[in-house]
This record gives sequence, C-alpha cells and structure tokens, in this order.
Amino acid sequence: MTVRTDRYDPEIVERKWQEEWERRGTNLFTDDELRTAEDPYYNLMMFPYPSAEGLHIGNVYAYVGADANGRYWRLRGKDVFEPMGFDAFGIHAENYALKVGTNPNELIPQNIANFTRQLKRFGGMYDWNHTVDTTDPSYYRWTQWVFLKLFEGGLVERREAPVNWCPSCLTVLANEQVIAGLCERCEATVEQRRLPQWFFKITRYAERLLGNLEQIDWSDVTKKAQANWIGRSEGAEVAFPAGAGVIEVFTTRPDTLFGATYMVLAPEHPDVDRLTTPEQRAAVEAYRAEVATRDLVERQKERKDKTGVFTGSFAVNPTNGQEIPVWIADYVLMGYGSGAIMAVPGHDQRDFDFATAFDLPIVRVIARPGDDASTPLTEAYAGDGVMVNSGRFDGLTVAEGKRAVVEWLANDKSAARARVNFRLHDWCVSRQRYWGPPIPIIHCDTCGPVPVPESELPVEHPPLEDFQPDDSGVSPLRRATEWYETPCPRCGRDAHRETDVTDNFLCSGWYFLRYPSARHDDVALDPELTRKWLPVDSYIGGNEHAVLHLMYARFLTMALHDLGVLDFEEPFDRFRAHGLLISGGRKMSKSKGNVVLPDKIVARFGADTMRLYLLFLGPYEHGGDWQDKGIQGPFGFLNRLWQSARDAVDGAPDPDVERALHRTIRQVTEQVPALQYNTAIAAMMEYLNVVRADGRTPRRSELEPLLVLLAPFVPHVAEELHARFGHARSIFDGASWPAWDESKLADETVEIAVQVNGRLRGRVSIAAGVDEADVIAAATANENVARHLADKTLRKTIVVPDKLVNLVVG
RNA sequence: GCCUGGGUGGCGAAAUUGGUAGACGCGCCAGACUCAAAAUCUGGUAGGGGCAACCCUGUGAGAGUUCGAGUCUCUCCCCAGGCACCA
Repeated sequence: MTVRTDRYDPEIVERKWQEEWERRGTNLFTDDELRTAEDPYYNLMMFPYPSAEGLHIGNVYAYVGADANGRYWRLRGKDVFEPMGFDAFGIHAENYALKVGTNPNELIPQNIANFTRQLKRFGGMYDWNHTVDTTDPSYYRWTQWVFLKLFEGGLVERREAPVNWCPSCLTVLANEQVIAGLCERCEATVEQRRLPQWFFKITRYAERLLGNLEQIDWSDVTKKAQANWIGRSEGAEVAFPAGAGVIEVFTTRPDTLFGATYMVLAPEHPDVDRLTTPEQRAAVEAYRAEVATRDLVERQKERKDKTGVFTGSFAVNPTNGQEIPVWIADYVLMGYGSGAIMAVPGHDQRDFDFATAFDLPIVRVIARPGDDASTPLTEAYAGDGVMVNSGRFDGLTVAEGKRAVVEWLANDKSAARARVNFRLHDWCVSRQRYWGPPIPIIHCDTCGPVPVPESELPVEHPPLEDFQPDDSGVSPLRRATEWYETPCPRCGRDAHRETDVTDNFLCSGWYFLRYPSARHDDVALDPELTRKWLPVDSYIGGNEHAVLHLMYARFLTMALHDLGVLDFEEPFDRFRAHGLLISGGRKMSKSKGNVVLPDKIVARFGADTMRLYLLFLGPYEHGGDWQDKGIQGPFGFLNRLWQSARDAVDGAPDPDVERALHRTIRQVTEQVPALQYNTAIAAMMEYLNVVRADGRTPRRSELEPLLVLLAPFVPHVAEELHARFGHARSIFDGASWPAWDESKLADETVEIAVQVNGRLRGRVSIAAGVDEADVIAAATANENVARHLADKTLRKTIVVPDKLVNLVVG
C-alpha cells in the first residue's frame, strides 16, 4: 500500500469528480437508455423558480435529501432517473423584472445559468440531457396543449364569477393563493371582484382526490392538509318555500331542522332582490353597500359581533310549516354551499350569537341526558343527544334523526335530498399578466371561444416593451395589437386572441410528465417513455405546496388519465415532505441576518460537508436547526475518514470492527430509504470511531464498505477514496451495496442490566444466549445487587434475553 | 374552535417501539503537542450528594396500567404547522 501524505482538500476533489462525471456522462441517459432501462426508478424533486438571488439553502436541503435517495437506489442497482428543470414563468419573476427594470426574457436565462452552476457544484446527480424550462416555447407549447386537452374534455369553463383580485399584483388569484384573506405572494389584502375568468373544473374530482389519498404513500401531514382543503361534508340540501320560489340551503344537521327559526342569505345572494320588501329595501341596500366595502380580513375580525338586516320576507320551515323571517348577514358566505343557511340558534353557536343580537327565537331540538325539551339554552349545544320538540321524530338520536328527517322530507314533500358538499372550489387559471403562457383560445363573435389548432402551438407571447399590469382587469398582452387581432380558425372572420395567461401552477402541474420526453419536440408525452417511467417513484419537496402544486398535479394527472392520455391516475407513488430548515433557532430572514448562503458554505467546507451536515442536523422530515459551528462535526469526520483511508493497511477486518461494520450496514440500509438520514450518518460516525479506536491502524477492508454506505451523502469523497483504493470504475457503477450477515451481528458476550424492583443496581457481563438460571445466578452474584437483595425474599424474576434481569423482592 | 405534528442535557438530537434515558455531533472543561495561537489528538461532560464504592432526582404537569413507562391510557399546559363565521 502506498502511503500518501496529502490532506483532504474538498475543492480539488470535488472539481475533479464533477468534471469527470460530466466527461463520462455518468448521470446522463440517452433516449435509448431511457427506453431500455431494466429497473427504472424515477427520483423527482420539486424544480426551483430560478430567482436572481440563487439557490436558497432551503432548496439545497430539499435537493441533497432527494439526491441522497436517488444515489442510494442507484447503488442498490436501480436505473435512477433524476432530472432537474426550471419553473421560470410567473408573477415572482415578472415582479422582479419590473422592479429592476428589465425584461424577464433577458433575466431568466442568466438566473438559470447561475442555478445550473450551483446545482452542479452541490453534487446533484442530475440528468441534464432531460431538463425543462417552463418559459421555453418548446415546453409551454405543451402546457397550452394540456389546456386544450382539458378544454376538449369539457373540464375548462369561462364564466363570470366572484374572484380574488390582488390590488398589488393586479391580477386574479386562485383560492389556494389566498392565505387568510391576503395574497400569498405580496400579502396585500385580496378584494372580491366579479370578472369573467377561466376555470378548471377540479371540483368534479373532489371525491376522487380525497378518496385516493388512502391508497397513496404520502407524508401524513400532506394528506391531512389536502383532505382539509377538499373539506368534504355530508348532509342534505333542503328547500324552504319563500315567496314565489324556494331558498335552497345545505345543512350537515338535518336532525335540527325543527329548530330552524330564521334563515340567512349571503348579502351577495341572487335571491336577495326578489325577497326584499319595499319597506326594507333601503336598509338592505345600505347593508349590502357597507359589506361590499369591507374586505374578507375585516369580516373575519368582526366574527363575534354579528351584523345583518331583515329582508321583510318570510320562508316556510318545511318540517313544521312555521313562517320564519329571512335575513341577510355577512356571516353567511356566498362561496360555500348555496350561499344561504337555515339558522338553528339552539345548536349552532354562530346562529345563537346572531339570534341573541337580533332577539330571534331560540328553540331546543336536541336534549342531552338529563335535559328535557324545556331546559333553557345559554349557548348553542352542538353535541350528541336525542331529538325533542321535533314532532314524530322525538326520541331519535342525532345520527338516526339525520337520516329519518331527510328521508321524510324527500319522500313526502320533495323538499330535501342527501348531499355531499365540498369546500374545494374550481381552479381559476387565468391571470391578467404578461409572464406566462397565453391561453390558447381565440374569441370569435360568431363561433365563440375557439381553441387554437394544435398545429399552431405554441401561441408565443409577443415581445412587449411595456408589460406593466394595470387595474383594468385586462392583461398587458392586449397592448400587442398585431398579435391580438387574428382570424377565427373556424370561420376565418375577424377575431381576437384571449389575452390572459395561465396560472404558473399549470406549468408546474405537469412538468414531471414531460421530463422523460423532454427531447421529443413532436409530441408532449412519448407513450413508451411515459409508460416506462411514470408514475414517479419518489417525490420529495416542501409541504408548502400541499394544497397548491401537489393538488393541481394530482388533478391534472387524473384528468389526463380520463382523457386517455395517461394510463395511471396518481402521479407520485411516494411523496415525502421534508421539514423546515431554520437557522440559530429562528426562521431565516435577511433582517435577522441569519441567512445561510450555500455558495459560501461550499467555498469554505466543500459540497460533501454541506450535504452531510444538512442531513445530519435532524430528522429529514422534521427539519433542522443550522448552527454555523455544527458543520465542524461532519467536516472533521470527513478529514478523519480521509486520513484513515490514506493510512489503511491490507488485511482482514478485526472481529470487533467487523461486528460493528455489519451493524452499521444493517442500520444504514434500513434507514436511508426511510429518509432517516441523521441516524444513518450518526451510525457511520460511530463506526469510524470504532475503526480508529485507541489509535489503531485501519484496515482497507474495514473502510471499503463504509465508502459505499457514505456515497449517497458525500459522493465526491467516496468516489475519490474508492479510486485511490484502486478501482477504475465509478463507485456508483462498479461498487455493490454491502450486505450484512446476521450471524456477524451478535456479540459473544453481552452486558446484562440487573434491576432490583425495577431499579438498576448493577451490570454483569455474560456469554450471549445462556439460560435463565445462569443469568439469575450471575446477577445475584453481583456485589451491589446482592446488597439490595439481603434480608429480602425473591418473589419473581423477569429475564429479557441478553439484555436485562429484573429481580422482584418484598 | 377543528385537524396534524411536537415538548428529552448548555445546544441539534438518539432510544431496536414496553426493557440499561441522553447514541452521534456541537459547545464547554482538563490534558498532550506548540515560544505562542490555530489546527489536531486524548480524557471528561444530565442535575444533586459522597474521599470512594455508591445513593437520590430526572424525558412539559398531574394521575393510572405494569415487575418495569420517554414509549401505553386518561386529564391538563405550552410550542409549531394546516384549515377557519365552511352551515
């Protein structure tokens, strides 16, 4: 063995191997290789928006965790496809371009070049042969194609509807982009506007989007967030006769129908005009005007103080024929159910507050044990009980009553039917902005909205000097007159293009489908490649996209499945949300000065150390706290590893070391695919400590398997030391993942904990596997144990083989 | 309010799922090397008591089950995230 005297220099090692991998095409697939791969594994991570600032350490955290997974499976012999791309359309890029006064067309390519440099420098195993850039016409051509597929399938609709308008971004937003009444991007208070917009009918898929959650292997947090967002409620639709028509309401508590003492419509409800009496008109109009000036954020603040106005009209409670007044109030939302409710103040706290404020009758219709029909209510009672004051239904439980009342109303009065309601809204996909794929539709006075023929895709967005959005609700693309005016593809008459662009989440909603086909310009999705590689085997990303990207991606996949494009309906077999990376105990922010810059870390310690530290910080799915000093641990570890390999001598492993090795192999093999990186790394550190214990000289055979175990985390060092041990091929191609041998795991002697009455009193060393009597004999022979046994009677002994003895005395 | 996670040394965290609490790492303390510092190496490090062998206390709080509880059950407190006048 040659003795080398060099020190670990990450800069040199990493440059060398990055160049080498590129030269050899180590991570690249040819089209042919993609088609013939024997054991495909599609390892996906969320592609970044290429910001001007470069990769955020949070992105890096996501990527190195996902890359470790990909490299692990490659070492296990799979053909791992790990592509990367850029999500470069959208308001974020456009706003930044406006701020610095350039065109995103110029800005984005620079940012992408910088991101690519960083991604390569951090040692990701990306297949740069199969990349996507959502702003490239060769990509968004097919984004438009997806739009048209859904359009043809009847899943797209243009309609005038109350939509979320961000007065700062000057565009509409999807429901998912409004967080507590604020724009998720700029935190401006979102207004409600009535505008014609394009919608994807995601609500048609609500039941499937919810139901499939049970079958997919996803992080629990993510599934819960989606279920929450879809918001399924079982109940009934009930018609209350009112004036010449009826008011439809949705209720989850049909058992309380007898207690409905008034009704409330949302102020924007279309029936308000019809139901308002002349005497009440002035008051109703005043109230509606006042509500219109208040935004959603204010409406939420005033939750406790209920406001509202009587319309002057009455409706009939179909259960008991009573006339009940119809009010309007802003605590009823137009956007949920039918925008009208039956108010049951006895059993709904909001209705109770309203009834109290306006002196409306409160009737008990559910009694809990101990109450009777006349027990007064001091607050709404929403719990279980039996029905009272409900005629023939008295005595039924809540659950029985729900069914019975609906059945009765449905059969005898045609006034009700069981119904499931969802919180999920249709996805508003149109944006009145510049930096996105134009919606491929042409408006013709004769033919209506006509899809642009597939052969004419992409509809490229026209170059615009002035792409500043305005408050008109019309996209800046309207200013490109020559582009705007175009003949109708159907009848040839003068027509004009749709000027809205699509939501950025449409670009990112299908990119993973495109990667394998990225080199094919003639087709969106090559059928053979799609069948081979999709659905995605592993997807790792942040949970902030639980109800945005991940919901849309599932919807689009389901829709394309139903349209015959795909033969699967769930896009990601496994999804794992990584945790949040914080710094010094707090969220990273520029103002707090605790932002971690990956380029600086790499320059100082190298990519391997950064990767190792990021994954060692804490459980990957919980996140971790970056502490600047902590990185010294992994850095020191790699230095010791380097020295150990440099000084290693030939020879069989020492038996004690070999035992530790087999345990380490087992632990790493089990924990890496479960993303338990922090403990797997700890195990390898512990193992190296054993290898180097008491200054002993390591054997090469003790280190070679360790290099393979480490390769997913520190690919450059592993590759270099593997080569220095004389291997010509890359560790990722030539080395096989070590196997552990069960027979080599067990110690010959074990240390048994001896408890007396459950308290630890001593430890004894004993040969493994001896029988109980001998264990007890050894235990009682222990001096300290014997002292605790003196003068006592042994009543019971519990023996856990090779681990513990508990002597119960009295 | 509802739904998820969490709460363990000075800090980030482990704990084979009911069996020796604190692995691994940071920090800190002491020592070696050095004119010195850095780096590196060695040892120590939950708290309290004791010269020591040892003893007591200890996983957010309180109760329970058990030979034995960080782990299971019940009640409560706190932190983070999701949803939220959703009928």
